[in-house]
Amino acid sequence: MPEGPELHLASQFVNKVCAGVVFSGPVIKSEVSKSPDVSFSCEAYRITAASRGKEVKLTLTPMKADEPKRRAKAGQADEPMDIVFRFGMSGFFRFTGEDELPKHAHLRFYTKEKPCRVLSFVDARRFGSWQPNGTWQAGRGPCIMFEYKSFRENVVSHLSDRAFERPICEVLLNQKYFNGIGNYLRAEILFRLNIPPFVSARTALEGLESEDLYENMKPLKNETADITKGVRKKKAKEETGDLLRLCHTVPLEVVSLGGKGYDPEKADYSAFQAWLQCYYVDGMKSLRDHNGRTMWFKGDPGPLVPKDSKSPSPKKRIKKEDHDYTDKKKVAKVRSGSTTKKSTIKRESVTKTPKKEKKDADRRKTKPTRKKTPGANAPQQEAKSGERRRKTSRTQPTDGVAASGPQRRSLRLSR
DNA sequence: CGTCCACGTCTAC
DNA sequence: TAGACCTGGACGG
Repeated sequence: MPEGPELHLASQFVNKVCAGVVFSGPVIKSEVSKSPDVSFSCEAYRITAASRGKEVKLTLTPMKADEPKRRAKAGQADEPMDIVFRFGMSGFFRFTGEDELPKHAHLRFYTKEKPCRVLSFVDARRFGSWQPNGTWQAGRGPCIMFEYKSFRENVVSHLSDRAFERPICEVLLNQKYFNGIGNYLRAEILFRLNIPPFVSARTALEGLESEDLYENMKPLKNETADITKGVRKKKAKEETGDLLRLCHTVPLEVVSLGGKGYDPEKADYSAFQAWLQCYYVDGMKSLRDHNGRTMWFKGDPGPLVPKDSKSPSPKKRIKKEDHDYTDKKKVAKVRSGSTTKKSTIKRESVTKTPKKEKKDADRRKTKPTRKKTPGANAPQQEAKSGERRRKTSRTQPTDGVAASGPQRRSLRLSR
C-alpha cells in the first residue's frame, strides 16, 4: 500500500464505500495493536477521508440527533474526530461484512445496519499507526501530488540544508521534503530522467526554480530556450519536466491506474507491475543505500555509493487473491496462457564492491539475539555463507550494456 | 524447515 | 547510523 499514490487511493476508497453509509457505536481496536485507543462512540456518524503525502486522515462526523437531549448521553460524541494514519509497510483499508473481517484488522468502524459491515484498517506487520484527534504530522512536507506548488517551494528554498548533501536517492525518501515518495517511486522517477541515484541531491536539484517552468509547456519541438530562467538543460526535459515535476507527475500516474497501486496481493497487480519501468524490473541494477534500502536503477550508480553496498537478491514476485480499492470483484483473474516462467536474465554482481556483508534492509539490523527465546539461544550469527549470489539473480548487464531500453519484464497480462 | 526479502518510520546509543 | 518493530511469501535444502 504505502507510498503516496496508495495512500491517496485508500482515501478515495474510503470515501467511495462510506458514501451514504451510517456508522454506529464505538471504534474497536485489536488486542495486539500498540496504537492508541480511539475513544469515540456515537449512535450515528459518517466517515470521510483525505490524504496528504504518506498519511490518510479519517474524519468521523456525528449526525444530528433527532432529539437534542439524547446527545447528552454519556460518552456519545457530538463533535467530529480526525484520526491520522500512517500505513507502515503493509497498511490498507477494507470494507467487509462483519463475518469476514480480514486478518490483522487492527482498527474497526462498524456500520449501523442490521447485518453490519465494517471498515477496517488492516496492517499485517503493524508498522503502521494512527493518532486520534490527530493532525498531519509536523515535519512532513507538502504533498508531492496535491500540494505541488508548496512542495516545490519547500525544496527549492531549502537546498542549502545539509540534508541535500546526501545522495539524491536517499533524499527522495526524506518526508520533510518529499512527502509521498517511497522506494518504488524514487526508482521510477530517477530512471525517467536517467539521473544516477548516488549523486548528491544538491547537484541533482541545483538550478531548479520554485516555479514549474514546464507546467504550461506543451511538448514543443523547437529548442527555443527562450525564457531566461530555465535555459539550462531543457530540450531533453521539454516533454517530461524537471526532477521536482516528476516527483509530482509520476505518482499521479499511479493514482490514475486506479486501485492498482503497489500491492502484490491484488488481483490486478499486473497492471501496476506493467507500469513499473525500473523497480524490480529484470535487467535493472540494484544496490543498498546507506540505510539498507534497495535502490533500483539503470546505468551509472553515481559517486556517492556506499562503499560496501551490495546488490540484494530479489525473489520472484507474488500474485494472490484480491483486495482492491476498486472493489471490482475479482474479475477473471489475469489468467491467460502459460505462467510465463520468464527466463532468468543473465546477471552479475553490481560493479561495485562484490564483498559479502550481511546487510539487509529489515533484519540486517534485527540480528540481535532473541532475548525472549529460552533455552540455549541459537547463536544466529550470520553464517557469512561464502557467496550471497543467487542464481536467478537479475541485476544489470553491467553498465556499458545498460544503454538499451528498459527490459520489459516478461509479464503478459491478458488484455 | 530456515533464510531472505518487502511499498516505513522511530528512537536509542 | 545502527537497531527495533512485525508478518508472511518465495525459495532453497
